[in-house]
Amino acid sequence: MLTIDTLLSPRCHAAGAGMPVPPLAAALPAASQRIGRMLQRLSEGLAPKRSLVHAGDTVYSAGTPFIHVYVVNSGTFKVVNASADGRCQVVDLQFRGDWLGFDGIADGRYASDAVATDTGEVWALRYDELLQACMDDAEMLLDLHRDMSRAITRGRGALLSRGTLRANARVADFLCDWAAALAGRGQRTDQIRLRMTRAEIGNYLGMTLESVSRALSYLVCIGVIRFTERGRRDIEIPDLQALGSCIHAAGRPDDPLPLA
Amino acid sequence: MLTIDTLLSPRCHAAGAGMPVPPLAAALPAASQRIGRMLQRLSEGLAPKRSLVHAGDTVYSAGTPFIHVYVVNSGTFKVVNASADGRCQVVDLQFRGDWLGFDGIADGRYASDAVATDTGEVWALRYDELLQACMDDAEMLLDLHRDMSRAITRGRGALLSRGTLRANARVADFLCDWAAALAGRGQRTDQIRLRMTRAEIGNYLGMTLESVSRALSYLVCIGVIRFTERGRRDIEIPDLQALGSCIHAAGRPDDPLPLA
DNA sequence: CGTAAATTTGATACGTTTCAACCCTCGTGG
DNA sequence: CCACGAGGGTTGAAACGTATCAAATTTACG
Repeated sequence: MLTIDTLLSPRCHAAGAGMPVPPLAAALPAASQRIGRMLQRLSEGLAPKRSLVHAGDTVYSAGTPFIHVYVVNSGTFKVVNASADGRCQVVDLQFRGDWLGFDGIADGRYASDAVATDTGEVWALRYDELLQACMDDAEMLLDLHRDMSRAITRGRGALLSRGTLRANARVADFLCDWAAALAGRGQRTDQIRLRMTRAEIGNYLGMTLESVSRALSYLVCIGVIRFTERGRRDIEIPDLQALGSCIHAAGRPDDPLPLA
Repeated sequence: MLTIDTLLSPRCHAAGAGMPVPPLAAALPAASQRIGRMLQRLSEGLAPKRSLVHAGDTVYSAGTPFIHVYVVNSGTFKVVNASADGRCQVVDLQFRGDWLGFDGIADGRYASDAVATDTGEVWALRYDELLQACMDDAEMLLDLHRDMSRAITRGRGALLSRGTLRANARVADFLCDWAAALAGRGQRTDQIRLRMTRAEIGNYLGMTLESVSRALSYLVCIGVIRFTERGRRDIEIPDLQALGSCIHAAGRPDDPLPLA
């Protein structure tokens, strides 16, 4: 029988260290395979209720009793937090394989709204059933915890960005994050379609929609991104590394490429 | 035997709804009791390794292999994230009953540094042993998940603050959060001692130390906080609600008490 | 095709950072 | 005992970055 120990120790934690990856698997990154396996296992073991959603549809609302957690099968979703005095803020973006609703575990009610920004599909799982499955299957519990851990870490990454980067660099960082999310799901990263308005992006990044627009124009100007001919919602990233390094550049005012 | 279902449904999720609380219990808030019980259960069931730490001591460092999670028994700790290009940012503050190290679960290495800002005590628990205990004790698993959920929610609360509040209001919000943390641990909230420098606070709040200083001076000026005669690190909050409502005030420029 | 929404761009106002000076406290060593 | 220096804190003035306000333009959609 599988034990916690055997599951914890010999897993692929040192990504890229040992054994060479066969060429076909290299095309689909490890993260993408992990997501696929997880979705398959959930689908088989727990019979999630699948829901199709369209842009603007709400998956759950703050204050609603917490029963389900959700897994994104396709589409993109925004998580919105609101304060008592009416301020509201996009605090996370979720893609295929990400979970929605963890914030409800703490006190039995969701603490945020989850809204589709696109057509997609979410799978609803009863949290009690998920827990029961985890009690029977240690590997599922480990995976769940890894995903909760990732949720924590991602939030902190966002805080790092908001706290240390200027507007232009935040937008560049946002695009890099988005591209990394796509890369982790086996999709091309040289061309991304933003399905959010400038206002939504700005809210997520803690700045105004005008500043987002100006930052994008600036990034086009210095050549690290391009708009496609299909409109200003489609962005080409000819060199992801160049885009990434211009985030860095903003940190130090005396750098060759002033980003602000 | 206890099942997931019986544990999930009848718990005190609707805080303050039903049954009146006996006067003695009211002195120690529910959250404080929860923390005490949790620490006791961990102490009895898992024999954590206890460590005394002093201000500046590191609990774990980013990149170190993930073996332990830690629970704060006393003191306060800061969690620091650093980016590849050298930016670094305090992304969380932890008090008694909070966990440290969840960020290591995802890929087997810690993603942040945890540093004591004060003398205190942390308990180290092997994550594999904790998991094993959770497999045997569903209630422990539920508690663990609730705390991970809280970690996610708290990070998002911080994002909301950083994204929607001006400097003065962020500092006010920070003080309210700190007071709330104390309240949840049964301590008085009308007098709090900041054990962090202005620079640390500023880093945590995404602003400069001078702005923190100015904001505190402003809050003193409008009367919602006072400095004690023992120094500028001790802050009195005569009316926590007044402090809280001046956060709100900053959101709308046309409000009676302009906070910026 | 027409209207509403979204986006871009400019000019100005505002808030925060930056740079600088000064103060205070505390621990050390002459 | 006091001089001294280091670290932390406060405050001011100027520079900087972003928000705000206001067009003009483009896009989306019934």
